Amino acid sequence: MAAHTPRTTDAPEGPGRAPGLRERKKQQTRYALIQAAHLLFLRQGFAHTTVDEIASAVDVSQRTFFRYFANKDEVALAVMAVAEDYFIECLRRRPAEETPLQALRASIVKAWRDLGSAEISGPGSIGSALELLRIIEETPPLLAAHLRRVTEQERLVVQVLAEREGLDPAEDLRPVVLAAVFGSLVRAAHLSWSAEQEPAGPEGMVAVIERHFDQLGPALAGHWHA
Amino acid sequence: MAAHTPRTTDAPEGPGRAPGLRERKKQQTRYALIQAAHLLFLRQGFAHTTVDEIASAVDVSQRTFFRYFANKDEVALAVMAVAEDYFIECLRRRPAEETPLQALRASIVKAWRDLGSAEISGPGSIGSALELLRIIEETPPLLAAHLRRVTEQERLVVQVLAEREGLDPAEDLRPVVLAAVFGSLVRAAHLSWSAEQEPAGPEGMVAVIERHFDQLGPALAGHWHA
DNA sequence: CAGATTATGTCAGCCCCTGACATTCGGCAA
DNA sequence: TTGCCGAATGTCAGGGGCTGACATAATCTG
Repeated sequence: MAAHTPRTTDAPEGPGRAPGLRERKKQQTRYALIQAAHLLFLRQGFAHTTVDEIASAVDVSQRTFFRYFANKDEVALAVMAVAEDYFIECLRRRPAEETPLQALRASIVKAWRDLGSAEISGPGSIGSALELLRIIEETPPLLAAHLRRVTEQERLVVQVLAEREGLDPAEDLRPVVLAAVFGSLVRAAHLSWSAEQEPAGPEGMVAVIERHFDQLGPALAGHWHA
Repeated sequence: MAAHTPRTTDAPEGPGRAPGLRERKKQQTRYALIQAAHLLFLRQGFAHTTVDEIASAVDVSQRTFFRYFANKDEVALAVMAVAEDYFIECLRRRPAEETPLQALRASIVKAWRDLGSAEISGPGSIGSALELLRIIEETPPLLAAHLRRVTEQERLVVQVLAEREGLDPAEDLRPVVLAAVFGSLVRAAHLSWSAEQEPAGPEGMVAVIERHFDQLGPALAGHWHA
């Protein structure tokens, strides 16, 4: 029951069959909670929204809310989680000929683009994700929780990279270092993006990310000067 | 009154004179709170230590605790703050001939070394900082708060770098990107360090950091393979 | 030694979050 | 259909983080 992010694939998973009424209802209330929370956060801010408000907006008890989400942060970050999962998916599919760095860059760009065009998941529309990102950057405790999640995502990236290149991350630091660099680059891009007064859509985000990647070489190069 | 990290310099600052009794007492209780908290966190863990415990260990009311620290996290991160300030100090003093990346690397290494030999500040001994780092990495909410602080530190780094090289961070992304990369590198090192079963002292930390920096080039290079 | 400032204590209260227990509802087979 | 089992929900009580308001006690200033 516990808040597992739904896979994007619709294919029957393992021994599971068509989801029964119970399962459908659970997804439904989960989505409803996310949407209600999202709406309230947008209107009155994260801090000024109580869990009781969210719960009663969906007509469930506060206790039930906490059975779906471990804490108030989680419901806010749930939308982002979908995007993050999709990114990992993309990375896994990347051709082996690509450089690790190339693969990462291509994956993040593709992820944002795909999420931008097709509405991949239910309440996790691209607009939601972008709006959320703004709220997150502006809300210290949310930002903190988000950053923690990101670092966990990085562990996954390390694994995928190591697997891809066939080496042991305990021995070779390269996957760890690259994942760290990549993560920080993306975060810097998010920050730039959310600082823009007229926040462009997914394409704007892609542009910002590309700009940051392009500066990676120059930033590490010798002296800068004017 | 509000929890400003004491400068490492003892020289009279600005129009201020010798600190009166009030000021000294405040520093005293502040330090006492940090130490008591640190001890309790180490013994019983962060989550199982209540603010009331910390406060009554120093014989002040809970309310007073919250006048010194905005929240429970802050008292745990206070020790780290001293180290971080010192790092910025080091970076500022770096000779202009060094490459930005070199300056960053040299500063972080020097900061750990200096904190290791001299006991720079009161309760912020190097041992405390290292112990704290372990607790932080193991305690999700603390880690989250720490990461947020780190990103704010990065803003400072961006500023110093931009100033150093004489360019506007709003125009040129290089300071932003480099600061981000640097931050993530250091964090990856912290993670590696705290994952070691036999945590070495400051020198061990320096060694881990150097190892990670050395892998920056290789990680970004083309293909890896075995 | 007043009188102005400032730190501290006390109290009440909101909100986040959790364990325990009762109740209701969906799934399933006789 | 009926009846049972397990899962989801509701209700209640309570701990702990954190804040505003106000009173008290300490320091500082002239």
